Amino acid sequence: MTMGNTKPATIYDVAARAGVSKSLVSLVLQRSPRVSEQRRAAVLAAIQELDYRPSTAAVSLAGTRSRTIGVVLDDFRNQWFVDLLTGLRESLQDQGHRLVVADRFLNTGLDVSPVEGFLSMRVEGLVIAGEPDPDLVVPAGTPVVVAGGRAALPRADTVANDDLAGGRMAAGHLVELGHVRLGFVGGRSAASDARLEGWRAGIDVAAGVGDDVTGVAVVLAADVTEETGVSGTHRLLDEHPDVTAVFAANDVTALGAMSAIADRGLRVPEDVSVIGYDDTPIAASRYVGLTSIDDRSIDIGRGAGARLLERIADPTLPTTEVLVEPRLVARRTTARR
Amino acid sequence: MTMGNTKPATIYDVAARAGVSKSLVSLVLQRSPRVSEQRRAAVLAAIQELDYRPSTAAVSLAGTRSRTIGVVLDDFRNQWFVDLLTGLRESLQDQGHRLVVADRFLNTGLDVSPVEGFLSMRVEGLVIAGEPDPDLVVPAGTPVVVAGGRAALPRADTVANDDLAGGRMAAGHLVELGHVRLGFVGGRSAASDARLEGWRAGIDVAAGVGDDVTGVAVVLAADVTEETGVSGTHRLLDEHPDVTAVFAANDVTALGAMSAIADRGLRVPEDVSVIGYDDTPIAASRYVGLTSIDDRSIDIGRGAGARLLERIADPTLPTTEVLVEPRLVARRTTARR
DNA sequence: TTGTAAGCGTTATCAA
DNA sequence: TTGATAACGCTTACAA
Repeated sequence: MTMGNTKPATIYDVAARAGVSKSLVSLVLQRSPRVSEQRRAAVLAAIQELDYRPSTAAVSLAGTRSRTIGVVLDDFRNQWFVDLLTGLRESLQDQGHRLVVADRFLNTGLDVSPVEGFLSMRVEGLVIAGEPDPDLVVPAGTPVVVAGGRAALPRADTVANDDLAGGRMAAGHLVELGHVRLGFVGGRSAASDARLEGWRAGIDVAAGVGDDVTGVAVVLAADVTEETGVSGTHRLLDEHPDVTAVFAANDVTALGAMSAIADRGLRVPEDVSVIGYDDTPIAASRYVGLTSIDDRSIDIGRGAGARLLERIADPTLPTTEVLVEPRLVARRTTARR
Repeated sequence: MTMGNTKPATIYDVAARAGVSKSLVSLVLQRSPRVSEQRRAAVLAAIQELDYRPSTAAVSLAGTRSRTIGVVLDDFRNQWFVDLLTGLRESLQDQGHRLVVADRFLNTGLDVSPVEGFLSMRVEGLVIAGEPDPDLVVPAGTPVVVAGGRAALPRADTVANDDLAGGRMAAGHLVELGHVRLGFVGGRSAASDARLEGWRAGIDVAAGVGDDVTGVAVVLAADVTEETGVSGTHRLLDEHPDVTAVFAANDVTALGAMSAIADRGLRVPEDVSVIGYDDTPIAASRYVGLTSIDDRSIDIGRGAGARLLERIADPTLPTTEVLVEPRLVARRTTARR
């Protein structure tokens, strides 16, 4: 079928082979209905025979739109982007847009930043996944939405998980299980702060209803990592040995918490319950079975994609901020006390 | 600095602003030394002032090469690609190539497969990460290398982990620790098979030296998942209660094995040692601390990138297959018996 | 060292 | 329903 040893076929080759003009081929490519069945068949056959593929470079240069959306991830190691992408695919790709994905470092050296690269590609819009870099600059006129991430970017819509609600849920779950002395372990991040705030609000609600619930928080001046969970939890339990439930700012921190609890000869959940945030695959694994707050990344992706489409259609829209309600996923690390 | 409310600036705009011809601007863009300092400065200033970015579409259409490499991942969920990308970046990106990443499903619907999309972009080469789809077709003339993955693709170089060596290492490690009754748990995959084969060879070596070592394998007709590890290990220990060390085909399967071992009231590593494969972040986490075989994805990436460059330079090169020697990473799940 | 002009492979605008 | 022909934004001989 294909020889492929030489230059790729062009629209001219196809036209010649099918015995029509290039414009006709272009019309067929664009699925125009104003083409006779006969010619269409001839063109399609020629395309097959020549193994022809339109050059995206030529298409986007000649056309009025690139039909391309750039997605900037903070780090490929943060698995939450996988679900986010699923949601983005649904809302964007299925509408005929091509998704191009890069993490913060992918093409540095060639481009200053992935955003620069996307702008060179003349993307129609940008999705910034996670917390946008503080010194990120996107030219006015480029539609942008921030997906997950609290910091506002000028002129950008935001679709994010409701960390406050998630924090409240975590507290509520533990209170329901009968815990009265709660602990929080987090670090230096906007998400951690918001989750802590929600958790405190949740405790206040319970206390208001008459439950004798109190909470103590350890917030380290460090990134929200597993190691933070380890040292934070040790400090928490050193200072407050009566704590029976720990809410960690995210799942890897929760893993650290479990590790610290094991260090101390305590068991999860018999002695101490642990709850994380993000509902990552690690949490869902049978071995770990971590109770977690699902931030519903798929829905964030869907929402972000939908919003981006709206903004592309009408760039004058006022910016909005939508919060997606998280969901508690109870597993084996939390138990009644 | 930037207004950005209208169309992006073109090379014409820059030329006009700097008072030179477009060719001169093009030369500056390409860092040609044959440009007077005066003009260069003027052009650079104009670029700044207009917030100009060359259109990649126009560049690759007009130029002779796209300077772009397509990377096809099997699945964004398999974290091993993160290290692979790091290696590819080093060898490719630093040589002035742009990396574009897609997983198997990223733009299906628009393109038939990510490979189709890459061919439309006129990439200069392709990296297929992981086991290539059996019905994957790449036109002759397109340089391809398979990175990680045993199945040979026609006309493609291969750079992969030496699974046989890794299997041998796993067996060797356990024998050294004094284990004599070894178990293997795997599933339906080429990697699993090769690792099993290496493990058997390792046992044979030990037995040859006079050690009284034997091994029993459970290979399920299922994917190599955590669940496979659970049921495989249960079966293994049901049938062979004297096994004191389990080698799992990969880390998530090892997680399943640990889960099953816990189900039975046994402890890791006191009662049963467990070793995985891939050295994923989960294995490296403090909480899990899984002994594993590091497949050295970074080096696979480096090698694959380097080889791709060679093949692009000289497409007539005979195809090669290079194996990267894995490395044992001992952690808490294996112990002397 | 700089400018002119001819492509690159499409889409888009008109005519026919 | 089809076909010329002019863009699109850049690179690249070729001249000057």
